[in-house]
Amino acid sequence: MLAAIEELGFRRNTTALALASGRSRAVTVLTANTTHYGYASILQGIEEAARAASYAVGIGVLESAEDAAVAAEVQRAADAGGGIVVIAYDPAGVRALGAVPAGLPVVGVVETPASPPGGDRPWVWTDDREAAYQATSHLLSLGHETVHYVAIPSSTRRTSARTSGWRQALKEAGAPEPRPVQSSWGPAGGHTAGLKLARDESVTAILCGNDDLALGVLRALHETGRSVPGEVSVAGFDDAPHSAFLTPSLTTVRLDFTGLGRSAFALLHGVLEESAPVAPHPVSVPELVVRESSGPPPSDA
Amino acid sequence: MLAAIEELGFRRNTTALALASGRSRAVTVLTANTTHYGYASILQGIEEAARAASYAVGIGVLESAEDAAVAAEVQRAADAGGGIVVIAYDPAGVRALGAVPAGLPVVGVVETPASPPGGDRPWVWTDDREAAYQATSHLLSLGHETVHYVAIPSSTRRTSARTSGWRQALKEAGAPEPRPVQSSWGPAGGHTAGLKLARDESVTAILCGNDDLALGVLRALHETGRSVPGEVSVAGFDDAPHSAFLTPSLTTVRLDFTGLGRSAFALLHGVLEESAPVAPHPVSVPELVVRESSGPPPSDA
DNA sequence: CTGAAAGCGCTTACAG
DNA sequence: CTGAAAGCGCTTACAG
Repeated sequence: MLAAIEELGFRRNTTALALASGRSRAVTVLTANTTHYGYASILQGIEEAARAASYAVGIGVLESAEDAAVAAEVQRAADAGGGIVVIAYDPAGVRALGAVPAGLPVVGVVETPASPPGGDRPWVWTDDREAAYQATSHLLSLGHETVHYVAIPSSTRRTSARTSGWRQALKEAGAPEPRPVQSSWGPAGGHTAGLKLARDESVTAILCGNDDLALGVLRALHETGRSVPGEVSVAGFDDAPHSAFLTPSLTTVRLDFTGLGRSAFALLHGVLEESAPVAPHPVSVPELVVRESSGPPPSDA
Repeated sequence: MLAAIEELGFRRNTTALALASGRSRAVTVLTANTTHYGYASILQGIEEAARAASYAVGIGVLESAEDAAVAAEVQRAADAGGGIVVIAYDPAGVRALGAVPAGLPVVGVVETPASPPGGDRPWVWTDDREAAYQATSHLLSLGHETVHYVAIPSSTRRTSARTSGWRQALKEAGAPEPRPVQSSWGPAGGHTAGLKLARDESVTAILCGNDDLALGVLRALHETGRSVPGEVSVAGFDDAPHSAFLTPSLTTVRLDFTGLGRSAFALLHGVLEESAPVAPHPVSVPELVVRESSGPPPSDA
C-alpha cells in the first residue's frame, strides 16, 4: 500500500500541513546582501543545514535600512511562516533583527556582541574583535610603528567589533592610533581608501575590513608605486577564495562563515523543535593566515 | 474599518490563501551553487524582481548531479508551490531542468542553446558563445598566433557554448586549435591550469572560462616568472567586481547576470499570471572590456 | 488503540 | 450585486 502510494507519486501537501498544524519546516534568511563573501557563505551554511533537516529556505533582501522598508521585509518573512535568521552585520540587518515581533522564532548572526543584542534572543557570532586583534598584533610584531585601518561600513553607530579589536591591539602595544578610513564593502572602496593612504609616506601597515577592500588597497599601492610588502604591509579579513592567489598573496584572518550559518540554523532548529539537537552557543574561532602581503617595515623608515 | 484592521496588525494568511486558491506567489530557484559570481548575481536579480512583484523566493541547492539527489531537490521545489527557476549552467542544473514535471511553471537559465533545451519550456540565456568569440578575436587581433583555453566544467557532455565560441574564432582566423585545459570554477583550478600552460614556451595568450580562473592563471604566471601582458596575455569571463582591481587588471567579457535573473523572473511571472507584463525573449549582450592583462605577443616570439 | 469529525483561514462557485 | 456554504488537504482533539 505504502509502496503503491510511493509509486503513484503521492506527496504530502506542504501547504495544507502548514495550515492545519501551524508549523512550516521553513526558514527565511533576512540579509542586506547575498553576494559578498561573508554573507553568501553564511547563506550557504544555512541552506546546507536546512536542507539536511528537510527545511525549506527562503531569502529576503533588505535593500534599504529605512525603518518602513525594513519593517515590510520582516513582515514578509514572518508571513512565510517558520523561523527567521537575520544577518545583522549592517544597519539594515540590525534593525531587522530588532523589528522581528516577539514570539517569532528568530536567531541573529551578529558581530561580537558587547552585550546580548536583541534582548534575550538566541544569536551566533564571529569573533571579529579577536580577529582584528590578531591581525593587528601580527603587523605590530613585524616592527611596524602603527597599523592603519580601512573599515567596512559598521552595523551600528557604535564602534564595530573589528574596529575595537584593532584599537585594543594598538593600545596594548602603545602604538599611536590613526583615524580609521571609512570605506565600503567592495574593491572600489578599498582602491579609493588605498590611494588616500598611499599619499601618506608614514603609512607602512594597513589592515582592511575585508579581503575585497584589501584587494583594492593592493591595487592602489601598485598604482602609486609603493611595493608590498617592501614598503607597505597589507592584511585583510575573511580569507575569501581568491586571497591566496593574489599577487602578492594576502595575509588575512580566516573566518568560518559557512560553519556560522550552519550553527545559526542549528540554533533555530532547536527553538522550533524540542526534539532537535540542542546547539551550544557557537562561536567561530578566527585564524590568522600569514602570506606574502605582510612583512617588516622598510629599514630606513 | 479597514484602518482598524490595519491598526490591529491584521495580515492575510499566506498559507491559507495558497491552500484555498492553489497559487502561491512564490518562486524557488534551483542551483548548484550560490556563491560563485555568476550564480550569485543571477540569484540576486531574481530576488530583486520577485520582491518587486511581492513574490517569496526560496532556494534549493543541487549538491550532487546524481539523478536521485537531483530528483529529490526538484520535488522539494515543486512541493513549495509557485514557480521554479533553474540555473542550468552545470550537469546538476541541466538534469534538474529536465526533471521538472511537465505542467509545473518553470524557466531555465541556460548557456547559449544549440537547440531549444528542455523541450518547449521558456528559458533565458547569456550569449556565452558570442562572448567567447569576442574575447578570442580580441586576443588574435593583437597578433597572437593562437589562444589557449582554460575551461570551466561544462554543463553537458556536449561542447559548451564558451568552448565553441572560442573554437569558431580560431577557425575563422586560421589559427591552430590547442587542446582546452579542463579546470574547475575557482582560482585554485586556474592556478593548476596556469602552471601547466606556463611550462609551454609557445603559449602567449590564454582565455579563461571565468574571472576566478583567470585570477589563478595570473598567479601561476607570476610564480613561473612570466610577465603579463609582456610574455603572456590573459583574458577572463564575467567581469566580476574584483577584476578591474587586479594587478594587472583583467581583460574580460562582461555579462549582465543580474539582468538575466530579472528576466528569468519576468518570464516566470508571465507564465504564472496572464495579467503580468509579458517579457520578451531576453538575451544579455556580452561586452568586451579591455584592460591591462592583454597586449601584443612578445616580438621575439 | 482506532476512526470519524471538526477546524486551520482563506477562495470560489453558487444560491438568493 | 451580495452573502452564506462548501471545500482546499491536512492535523488534532475527541468519541467510540
